[in-house]
Amino acid sequence: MLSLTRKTDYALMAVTYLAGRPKAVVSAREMSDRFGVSKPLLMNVLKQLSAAGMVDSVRGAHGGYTLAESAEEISLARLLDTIEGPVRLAPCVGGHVGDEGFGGCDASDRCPIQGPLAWLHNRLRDFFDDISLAELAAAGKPEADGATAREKE
Amino acid sequence: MLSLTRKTDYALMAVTYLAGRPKAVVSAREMSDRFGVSKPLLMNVLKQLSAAGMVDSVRGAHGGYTLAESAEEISLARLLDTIEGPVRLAPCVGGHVGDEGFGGCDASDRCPIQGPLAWLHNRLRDFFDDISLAELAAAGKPEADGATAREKE
DNA sequence: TGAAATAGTACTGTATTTGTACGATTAATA
DNA sequence: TATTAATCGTACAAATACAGTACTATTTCA
Repeated sequence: MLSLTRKTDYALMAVTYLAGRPKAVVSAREMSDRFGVSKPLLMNVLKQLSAAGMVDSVRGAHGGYTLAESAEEISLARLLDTIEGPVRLAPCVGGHVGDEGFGGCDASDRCPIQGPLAWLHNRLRDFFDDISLAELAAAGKPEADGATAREKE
Repeated sequence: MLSLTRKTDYALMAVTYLAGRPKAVVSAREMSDRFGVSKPLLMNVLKQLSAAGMVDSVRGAHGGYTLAESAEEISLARLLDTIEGPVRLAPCVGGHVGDEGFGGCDASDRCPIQGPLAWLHNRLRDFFDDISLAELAAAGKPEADGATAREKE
C-alpha cells in the first residue's frame, strides 16, 4: 500500500541518530535501547547499511557504527534502494529493458501503461534522489523547517 | 519495496483505456480480453473505482463502465488512495493524530523520525496530487512527452 | 422469460515481511 | 593468554498482506 517497511524506519532512525553524532562510534545496543527495538533486528539493518557503504562498522569490544559519509551526501533514494530494493512500480518497469525476462508484459499493445509507468518511475526516482538525509532530519525539527540542518541545544 | 500492487496496475489500465473512449460504455469483458487479465479480478478493481466515484457503472445487458469525470480532473493520488489505501510511510504517520491507536510510537523522544516522516509524507502526497491521469497517459506516448494528452490516429 | 452484465461476499494459496536464534569472528582489556 | 564485548553471517519460524477464484444476487435489454 505504498508504505515503507519497518526496516526502513529502523534504518532512518539509526542514520538520523548517527548523523547527530559525527565521528562517534555508537553500538547497536545503545541505539536499540534508545529506540526500543530489538538489538539483533537493528543489527540486521545496520549490516545492510554497512554493506552499502553508508555506515562504517567497527568490530570488537567498544565497537559500533559510524556514518561513513556526511548526511548531506547520502540521498534518501540510496537508503531506500539499500533497504527496500530498487523502486519497482510494476514488474515490467524498473528492470533492465534489454534483459530477457522483462517482467510479464510481452505485448506492448495489450499493456497500455508501460510508458506511463516508466515515466512515473523516473519522476519518483528524481523525487527521492533530491532528498538528502540531512534535509530529512532537519525537516522534523519544528523551528528549522527548511533544508538546513541546524543543531539546537 | 515501494511498489504498486497489481490492482493499481489494472486500475490504471482500465482508466487509461476509458479515458481514450469518452462517453463510451465499455464492458469489463472487453477490457479483460484486451489486457489479458481475468474478468472477475478486473471487475473487483472497477468496483472500487466505481464506489469512489471515478467511474460510472451501467448494469444489465450492454452495461459496462464509463469515466465519471475527465481524466484531467482525476489525480493519481486519488486513484492510489482508492486502490491501495492512504499513503502510510510508517504506522505513526498518515493516520489521525488524535486517535487512540496512533500506531506503535508512544514516546516521541524514542522515535526520532516522526517529524521527518510526516514531512516526507506531505511532500509525497503533493507529488501524487500534482499528477493527473491525463498527464500520466500522455507521458507514455513517445511523441507527446509533455503534459498534454493529444489523440493520435 | 432468458441472456448479459455488474454487485457483493467469502475463501484459499502464495509471497513478502518480520522477528528470532545460534554460532563465528574480531578486538580491547585484565 | 583468557575473557569479554561487540559485530558478522546464516538460517529459520511466524505473521501479515496480496492475488486470484468461486459463487450468488441484482439489474437491464431483447
